[in-house]
This record gives sequence, C-alpha cells and structure tokens, in this order.
Amino acid sequence: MKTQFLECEFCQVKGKSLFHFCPSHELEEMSGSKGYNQYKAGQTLFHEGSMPMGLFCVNKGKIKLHKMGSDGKEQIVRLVKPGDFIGYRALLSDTPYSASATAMEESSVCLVPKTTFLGLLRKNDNLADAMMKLICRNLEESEQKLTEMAYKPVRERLAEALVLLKTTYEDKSIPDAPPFSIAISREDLASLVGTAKETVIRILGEFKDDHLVRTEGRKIFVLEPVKLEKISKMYD
Amino acid sequence: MKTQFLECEFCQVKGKSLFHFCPSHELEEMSGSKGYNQYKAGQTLFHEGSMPMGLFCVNKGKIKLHKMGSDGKEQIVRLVKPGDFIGYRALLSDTPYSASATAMEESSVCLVPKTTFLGLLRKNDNLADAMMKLICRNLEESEQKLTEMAYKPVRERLAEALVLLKTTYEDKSIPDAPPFSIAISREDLASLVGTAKETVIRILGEFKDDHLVRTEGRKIFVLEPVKLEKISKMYD
DNA sequence: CGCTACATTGAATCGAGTCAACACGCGTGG
DNA sequence: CCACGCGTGTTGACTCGATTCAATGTAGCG
Repeated sequence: MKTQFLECEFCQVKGKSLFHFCPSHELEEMSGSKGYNQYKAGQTLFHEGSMPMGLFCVNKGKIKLHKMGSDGKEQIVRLVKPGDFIGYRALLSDTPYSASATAMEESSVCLVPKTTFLGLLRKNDNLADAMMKLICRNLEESEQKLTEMAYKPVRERLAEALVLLKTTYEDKSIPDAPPFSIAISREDLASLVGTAKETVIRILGEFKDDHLVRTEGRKIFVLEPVKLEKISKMYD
Repeated sequence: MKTQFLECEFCQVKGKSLFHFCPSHELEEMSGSKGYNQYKAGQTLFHEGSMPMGLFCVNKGKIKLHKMGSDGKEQIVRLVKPGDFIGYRALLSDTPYSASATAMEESSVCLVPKTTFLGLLRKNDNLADAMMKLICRNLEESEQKLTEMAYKPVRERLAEALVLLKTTYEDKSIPDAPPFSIAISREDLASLVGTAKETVIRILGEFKDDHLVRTEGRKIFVLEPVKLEKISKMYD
C-alpha cells in the first residue's frame, strides 16, 4: 500500500481512460491527491458491502468484479483492464459497493479520492457526460448478459466468454502474429460463465477437440475466435 | 394515438416521478411539447433496436421492458409502473433501445420529446443527478438479478418475482385489508423469472398447496409475502 | 356457440450440477 | 535433491431440476 509519484498527465493509460477528457491542470490537481498501490493475484481492492473511498483507475493488470451468490458461488460481473475505472457506480449513487474487486494477476491501481473525483465531475461536463454514457453501457451489457444467462446453454456462454476475454485483454498495439492467450483459473472462467468448473473443463475439452482453442497449463489459446463467436450466437 | 391536454404540473403521478424536481415553469414548458397516448394490453410502445424519440412517462397501467433472447424466448428486464420513466437509457447514451416496451394492461403514457428532456436535464442539476442515481440503481439491480439467475433455482426466483410484483404494483394508498393480487399471464411470469411457463405453473401449484398464494383465473393472490421472501432467500 | 388463446397436467428427455477419485504441478521443508 | 502436501485441473458416474412435447381442459370473445 505505498504511494508513488506517478503523474496522471504522463500516465501510459491516460489515453485509454476517460481522463483524456481532462485538461492538464485538472490532471495535475488529481495527481497531487491520488494514491497508488499494487496488488498481487488474488488480493482484493474492496469488498461487496463496504463504502467507497474513491475512484480506482487501473494502470496495469487484470481485475474481476464479482458478487457472491447463494451458497457461496461467485458470479463475475465485469472484467476490468488497464485504463478502466472501478467503483464509480457506488461513488455516483452514494451507496455501498455492490460487488467485490479482486486482482486476477499482479496489478497496479491508482485511487482518486471521492471528493477530488466528484469535484472533477462537477467542473468537467465532458467527463460527466462520458461517465453517464459509461454507466448506460454497463447497464445495457448487464441486461444483455441477463437474457443470455436465462436462455443460452453453457456451451454458447463459454464460447462467448472466451471471445470476451480476447476482446477485453488482447493487446492490439502489437500486430498480432501469435493467437491470443490468457492464463485464467477454471474456477474464474466458470464464475464468468455462470456454471460449475467441471462443466467448463468438459466443454473446453470439446473445443480443444475441434481445434478452436488450445491449452497449456492454465493458459488458454483462443485459436478460432470467429468460430467461437458463431457458436455463441448459435440460436440467435 | 391522440394527444390530450394533461398538464404535467397537475399530473397525479408527478409526486412519484422524478419530475417533482422540476419547478412549475419547467413543467409548463414540458406540457406544451409533450404527447399523450393510450395503449391496450399487448400493444407495444417501441421495439428493441429502434431509435428513441423521447422520454416516456407512465401515467397509468403496467408495462414490461423485455428483450428477445435466443430461439425467440423473451426475458422481462424491468417492470414499469405509473410515475416511472421509460427509454432514458437509450436517450442518455444516444443509442437504440436495447429492449422493447409492451403494455401488460390498459395503460396511458406521456411522451416528452428528446430535445425537451435533454434541455431540462442540462438546466436542472437536481433532475440530472436523480437520473444518474436512477441508472445506477438499475445497474445494481440488473447485476443482482444476474447472479441470482446464475445460481438460484427456479422455485426461489419465482417466489422472488411474486414479491417483486407485489412491491412494485401494490397500491399503498389504500390501507390494504385485502391481500395483493395481480392478473398476469403465466407466459409473462415465466419471462420475468427466466423459465418455461409449464415450470411456473407447476411451482405455482406447490405454492398453492402451501397456501402461499391463491389463484382465480389468471389472477394471482399473494397471501404470504413474508414466507415467499424467505423462500427466495433460502440459500443466502 | 364455437373458436382461439391460454392454463394445466403428464411423461419422456436431457443438460448440467454434484460427488468422488485421481492426476498434475509447484513450493516447502526435511 | 527428493518427498510430501496442498491447490488446482481432469475425468467418470450418478442424480435431478427443468425443458420439451403432447394431450386435455378452460375461459373469454367475436
């Protein structure tokens, strides 16, 4: 939990984050008050039910937002990547966190204090507008996922989850010769799909037989994203 | 599709709607430009995928927001009651409707033109803030529903849906001697729960055996909301 | 009064969860 | 350096909730 001097203005992920709407002087102000810390895989940034202290802005790593369901099974609600914000819903509605945030791999994250962020929002209409649109998109995605959860079989949802992982975490800066791969526990993958880990393993096995994916330890190579996409839309 | 002269300022549902944040002169301005029309049960206000023309404000009736899933099965995403708005997500994010809206019974609805509403939002910070919080709540509810859909069995989800119908549509103005009842098709109830109508009928039958509900044609009397609530939280 | 849409019930089927056993990899400590 | 143990991955067998299909009943409406 150490604080470092990382200037927002020169942050590598500034361009990807909504803070690109902020002029230099706003970023400077933020740099002064923000915190910075790193999390190892499995460490949690905050727990469902606690009150937000500020806005998290992810600098590096992969983070999952997840909720505890009945009988202790978890559902991953959103995947977070560098440049993304975390905790804005709770902040904006002034309510407790409705999900927990946990690092899936070594991650570094800045924390902008609540008052700083809310002040920024009040002053910067572009930022406020972008935040509004962000939440609207979240809502749309969540409702979409809801209907898919209700009616799509696990096979299709898993195919979709693999494509989602690719589109979310693929590094597009490199002209990708190699197929995208991600190291993810079967447990997490199951939580993302909303099923049991054994089921994930079995269907992943089918996908391997069909040469749609390849695995290497916990690493999953997405070989045929287009075909997987097609599988996920089987019934549409 | 006829337009009537209903002044927003004297609207019966003004107090329940977010428009209670608006001063008289704003309401007058809105009254001038808004439309009004009625829908019979089964009629649709708009379809998933089309662009929003304005903000709907429900005056009377019960309306469902629903999405088409795979193989033509629908999922009800939200229930709408008098005083509620419809279509703001699409309006605020400037994207097509992500769900359709259909009247479940005779309903009357006002339509505030897009420009009028957006203008109002820009001028009235309280309204803008309330809208933001509204969407945040929608998001929270949707994510909550997502995890329940993933892990709760149909029995619990049905119990919850019955309680939701009661809390949403019960008229609290009357000191309720009679137990709450609602006329809803088994199909709609199934879409709300995310299951097949036969399953709804069967489990509803069990609830009848346990005297938790009573039915009379398509009307369902919720006799024991507290016990139903308990059933819905069985595993929590 | 009969037609159509909706409600209900039963039987068969299947997707997916659970349980249990086993394999594998990895880090730690002997 | 190897043995052990723990966490995770994998596989198989069994079970069961829930869907589907099919048949029948019922209510409301033109």
